[in-house]
Amino acid sequence: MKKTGLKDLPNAVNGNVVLRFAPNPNGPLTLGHARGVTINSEYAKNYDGKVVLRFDDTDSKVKPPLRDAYTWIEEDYKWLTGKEPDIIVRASERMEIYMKYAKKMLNEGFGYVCKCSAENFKKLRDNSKECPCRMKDPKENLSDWNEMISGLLSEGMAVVRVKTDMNLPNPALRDWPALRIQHTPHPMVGDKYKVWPLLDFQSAIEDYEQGVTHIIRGKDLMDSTRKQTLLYNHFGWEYPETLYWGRVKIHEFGSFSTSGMRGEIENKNYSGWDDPRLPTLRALRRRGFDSDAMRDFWIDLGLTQKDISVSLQTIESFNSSKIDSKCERRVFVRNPQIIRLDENNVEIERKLVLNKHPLNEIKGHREWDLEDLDIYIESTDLGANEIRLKDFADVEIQDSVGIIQSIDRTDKRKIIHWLPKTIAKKAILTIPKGNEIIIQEGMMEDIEIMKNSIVQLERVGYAKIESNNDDVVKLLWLHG
RNA sequence: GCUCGUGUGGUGUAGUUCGGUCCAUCAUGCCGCCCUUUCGAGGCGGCGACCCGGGUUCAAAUCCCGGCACGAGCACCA
Repeated sequence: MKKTGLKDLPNAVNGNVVLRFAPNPNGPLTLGHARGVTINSEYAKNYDGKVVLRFDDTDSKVKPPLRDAYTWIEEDYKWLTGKEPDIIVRASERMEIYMKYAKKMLNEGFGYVCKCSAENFKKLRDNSKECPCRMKDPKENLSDWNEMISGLLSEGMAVVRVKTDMNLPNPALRDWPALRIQHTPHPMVGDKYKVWPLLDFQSAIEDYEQGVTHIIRGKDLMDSTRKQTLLYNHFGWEYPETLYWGRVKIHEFGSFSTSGMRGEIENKNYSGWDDPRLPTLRALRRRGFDSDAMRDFWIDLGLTQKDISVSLQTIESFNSSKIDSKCERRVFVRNPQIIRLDENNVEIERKLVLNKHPLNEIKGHREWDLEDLDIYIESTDLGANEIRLKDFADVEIQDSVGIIQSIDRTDKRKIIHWLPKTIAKKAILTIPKGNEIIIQEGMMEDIEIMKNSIVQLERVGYAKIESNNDDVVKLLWLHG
């Protein structure tokens, strides 16, 4: 008995579930982010809950936020889920809250300002030794804190730590850092703050503030859960239910990082964030991927901790089943060769009426005029002598002449697509392949070519019509 | 090294909590067939897996022990 959709969320109360999706706004969303958006929004839908879109923009130095990315991410989120997030928060706008809790931590003695160097502290930590700063009383910590936030101390000179236990078996959890000094101006709030929280602190506080009930995150963040649980214990809060997913690799896309792409785009190696070779949602959307298909794909993968590697083909297959009934058929003949048809005393129709969709899922027809008997076929189809022109007739090819043998199909010969010269228009198909762009020129059926629509080029594959002017149709490859 | 996690066909996934209904689900892939309407749409059929070794049991993908493999964290990144 196969369950459809996602497994139940542990301890979830219908109508009382709060989830969150927390990207770093340093670029638009990628295919990988789509998993987080999909899983969280799907659970919210199933439990009549809410999703918080939270921008974790607390690092202006290593991963500087991009002003435009906030809007891009909201657009991408909306495209994929079909709705706005229930709540949107920006960490950089909520600094006062984090500062308040930091101060409280210092006041109540479960946090301290540590002035040890990073290397020094690591040495002590790895030997389960406490650092001298740990002994300070709240008063001294508060005065050090004031030095930090006033800008008196420069970067690297001090950090606020959460007191845990130096004998914890996992060294990563011992007195972990919560806030650090950062003087690089923030693109959204400038140089107003000299101290910024680290992910584990900011995220923990914000989850509490937003009443998050379920956190779904990568398993690389398992230690974050443990660290944050320790902090929650100090504050007397109850930590949310936490679920994890493993890493996903898509065969066809190498290892792209958002910051890597950003650099490549700035260096003009890609035309922009929607360059069809890129794994961004905007690129995929531009090519014609359907948002529901993408959601179906991620829901089908489900939520497991396994590190997986999947093929784009799987997503494409989901996409085909979603879009096929909406895609009209058209002919596109690559590397066209002219063939002159010879009626050979066979009585033929001078007007062919073809369905827009083979199963007639899209009503309507395309009418082909056959007054002129010059037609195009693909040069690679020239090899066989006897072929069948799809939806028309069996022909024998001899020296660029196609001798019509029969209107009815008489044998199992290859069926090829073709196009009367009179209704052919020049077209260029752009195919992103790995890091390459392949250009295929040919002739396309010049019937109702509508910009931005996706058509199935018979025997070729799906493509999006990107533009159509007087001389040429520009097509962008989707998939086979 | 320390800490944590994961191992079901080519790729994913269901089943593992409470052992039998599992000679293991579904999708994708591959192969083949059908369709005078696509080699690439659609329909139909086929191929193919429980990491290894012990143990418990009438019975193990499921429980126990021991290996092995892979991955992640150990940042004043997110």
